Amino acid sequence: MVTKRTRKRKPGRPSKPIGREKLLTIARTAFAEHGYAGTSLSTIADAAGIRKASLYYHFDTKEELYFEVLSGVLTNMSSLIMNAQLGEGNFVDRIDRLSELVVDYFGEHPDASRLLVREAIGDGDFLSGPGKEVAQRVLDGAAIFLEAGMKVGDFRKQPPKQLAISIVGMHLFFFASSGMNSQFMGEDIFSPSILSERKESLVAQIRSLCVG
Amino acid sequence: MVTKRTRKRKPGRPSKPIGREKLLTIARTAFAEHGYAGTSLSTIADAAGIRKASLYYHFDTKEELYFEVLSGVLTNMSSLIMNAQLGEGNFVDRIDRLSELVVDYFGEHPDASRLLVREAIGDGDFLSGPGKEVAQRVLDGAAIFLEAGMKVGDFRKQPPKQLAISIVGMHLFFFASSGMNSQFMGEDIFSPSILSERKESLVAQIRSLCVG
DNA sequence: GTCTATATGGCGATAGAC
DNA sequence: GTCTATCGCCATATAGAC
Repeated sequence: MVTKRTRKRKPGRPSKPIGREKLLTIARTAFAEHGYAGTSLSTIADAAGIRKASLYYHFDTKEELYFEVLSGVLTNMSSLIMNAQLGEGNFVDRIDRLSELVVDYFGEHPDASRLLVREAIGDGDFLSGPGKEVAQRVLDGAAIFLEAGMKVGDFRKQPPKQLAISIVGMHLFFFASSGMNSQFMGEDIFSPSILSERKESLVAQIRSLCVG
Repeated sequence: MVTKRTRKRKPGRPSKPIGREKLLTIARTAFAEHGYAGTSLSTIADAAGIRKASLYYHFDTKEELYFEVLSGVLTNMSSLIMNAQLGEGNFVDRIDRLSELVVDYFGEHPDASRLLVREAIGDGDFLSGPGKEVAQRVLDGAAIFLEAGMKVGDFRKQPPKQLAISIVGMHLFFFASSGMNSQFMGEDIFSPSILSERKESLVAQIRSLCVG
């Protein structure tokens, strides 16, 4: 290979290199919590235990770091949704399974829903830029899936895109507004009990939305 | 009165005073589009045709201006919802009417949903500060309304707060993500045709969510 | 890979003239 | 009520030592 990934460090100073992945994780949380404009590189550097300038060794600009964070999130979501849609069974079983998978995913990745909602409302420039086609593919795929379910009679006939947007909104809003909703529910929405209640409720809600 | 609201201007310079309401409208759009952190007072001042420093005659701080904008939006939403819930008719008719009212409102006020979603995900400090009680009252009121509908058998029995959050998410996400959704729908979602399609679809969706 | 030091610019906010 | 001028701070980003 051309670039030699030197395994052993030189005897010099760089004794505790911080992984690029760790930086992305820290940045993901920061961007999710305060948005792109509201997050400074100092915040991220502090959380990582390095100086702000050191970030520029790993990423050329703040926007590149942000885009890389969002690319990861969108890729995960995309493959999750695509896989679930391709399973066996009738459309009702498939939408149930998809609902459960998405709730599980957002429950285990508290930053994801917030980042996606921020992008959806136009806070960052990823979905309107590099992530545009992937986002379109996911949404179009959802609409096609729902329409197919209507064609075979498993789902009630209705505008598929309207249905798709509503379902996405139900999924995202619950987790993205975690602070407000935790206050409303009287308990942290990421607690196991609320999470399982949400899963059961949402599966039933989305099913009646599609079928009823 | 003590402060004399001099109707006739002195012959001096201030020939075109900009109304406080106009400033709030401009600020509302700016905050909705770029968020609190992403909006600079220069932007607002430019849009208003005055200098940045002149804003401080009307508002003490950037946060005060922002809070005033959000206070207006939340007050409107609150009274809209409270009034609709108190109407006559069974619960199905009432939830239908409420759905229509909300779609109409967001359709006529493109900034509102975005501002509310931004606050819900913790971008600004209004809902977690001055607007906390109002927000709680609205959400609690919604849950109580839905629970009452279940008690009399108009609505299917289910966790009322889970239902409330889902409905709010459906309403907000469609309008707040106007750019992405317009691209997805292939037409501006604020166009009359999409707006009426959304109203019809969402009314049916929310009804089957509550009843089905 | 991380550091210090620095360049450059925009931000919120204030003072005081008109 | 709006202006010009300015202050102090923090932002992104760069240069170069170690």
